[in-house]
Amino acid sequence: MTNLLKKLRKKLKIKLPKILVILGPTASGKSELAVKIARKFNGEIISADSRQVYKGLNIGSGKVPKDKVPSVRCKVSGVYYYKGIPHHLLDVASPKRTFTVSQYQKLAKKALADIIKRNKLPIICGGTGLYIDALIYDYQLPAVPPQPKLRKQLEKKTTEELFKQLQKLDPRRAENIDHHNKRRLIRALEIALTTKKPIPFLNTAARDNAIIDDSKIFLYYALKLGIKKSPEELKKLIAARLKKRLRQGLIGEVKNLRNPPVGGGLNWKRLDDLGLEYRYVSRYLRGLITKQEMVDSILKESWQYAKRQMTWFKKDKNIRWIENEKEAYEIIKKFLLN
RNA sequence: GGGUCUAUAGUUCAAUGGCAGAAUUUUGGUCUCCAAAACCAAAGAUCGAGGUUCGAAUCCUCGUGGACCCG
Repeated sequence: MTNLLKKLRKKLKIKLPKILVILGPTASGKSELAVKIARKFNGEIISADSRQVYKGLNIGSGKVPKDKVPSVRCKVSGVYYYKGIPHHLLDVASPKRTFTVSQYQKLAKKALADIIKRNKLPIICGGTGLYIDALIYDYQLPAVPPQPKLRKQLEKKTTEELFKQLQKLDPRRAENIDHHNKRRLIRALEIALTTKKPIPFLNTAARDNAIIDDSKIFLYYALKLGIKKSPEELKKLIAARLKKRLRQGLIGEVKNLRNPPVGGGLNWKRLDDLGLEYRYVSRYLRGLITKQEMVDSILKESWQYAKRQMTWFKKDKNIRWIENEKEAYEIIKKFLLN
């Protein structure tokens, strides 16, 4: 959004839609806080979680449970309800296939526009920083589905070869990419080979709170709230949560993903790729590690994951870090009044 | 009690008597689509005391800890 647009907006006194973002490291209590806020401020939730998009990944991904009786209050068809609050972007993909940010963005944009149209408060809630940013900063992502055959071919080449090929096809992408990172090089080439043109420029308008959907531009105000936890607290929360998940039947869930009552299940490699709980429970089920090793690995890797999340969030200076619910409510009230 | 083997980074393992190195952990970081993934960087060690040697993680002696065998 340019200065001109900003001035125009002030002159016309247009009321812009407001968007709330709840983020934080894993196990910090995002989902429960988001639901409380949604009930208090008439909101709907858009999940921003790269694992909760998959059907069947419930206990291990920390998905909120689905209401048994659908809410009468709100009626949005085909949407997941928890405590009467619509949750968008849960259970939107099969775990058999890789889901990408591009797909996430497309679906989430639609949900966001819908919620605004219904005059409700959109609450984006999740720990996948890339998904949040792709949505609210309107990353320009051409829709290129994963192509396993192409990937297998590219896998045989060295990172150096891949990098040189990318330099030829899309010099601009090659400039920024980490040329040791094979996985990213392969994905970049997959996109370049499919679209046959360089990646689009960043939509600079998006940095100023504008999203272009169906060639229509809409402006918004966003408030980002981060849940602050000390390392000690977070470690305790992660451990308590794993205990709870095991009690809830985490191991059974993974068994079921591998061997569902009907149809084919996921292969071991796919379960490994899903990470954390899914990776180590499946390794335990294969007899590669003991139960104790499984628990230790999940705790260790969850902590490492939480730190990676914080590394991402630290860059964003617009996040307001909160220590409790009350603080959150007060900030939100002010934000909604202005 | 006698004998054999063994001791290197938090952990698992390398290093002809000649610059102690890797994996992992830990800490920090990267990021426009596999992101719970992938990648980068930094920090971190020769069990102790003597001896042989120009030079010892490496050879010798003693001590200490551990593993195993015999009684």
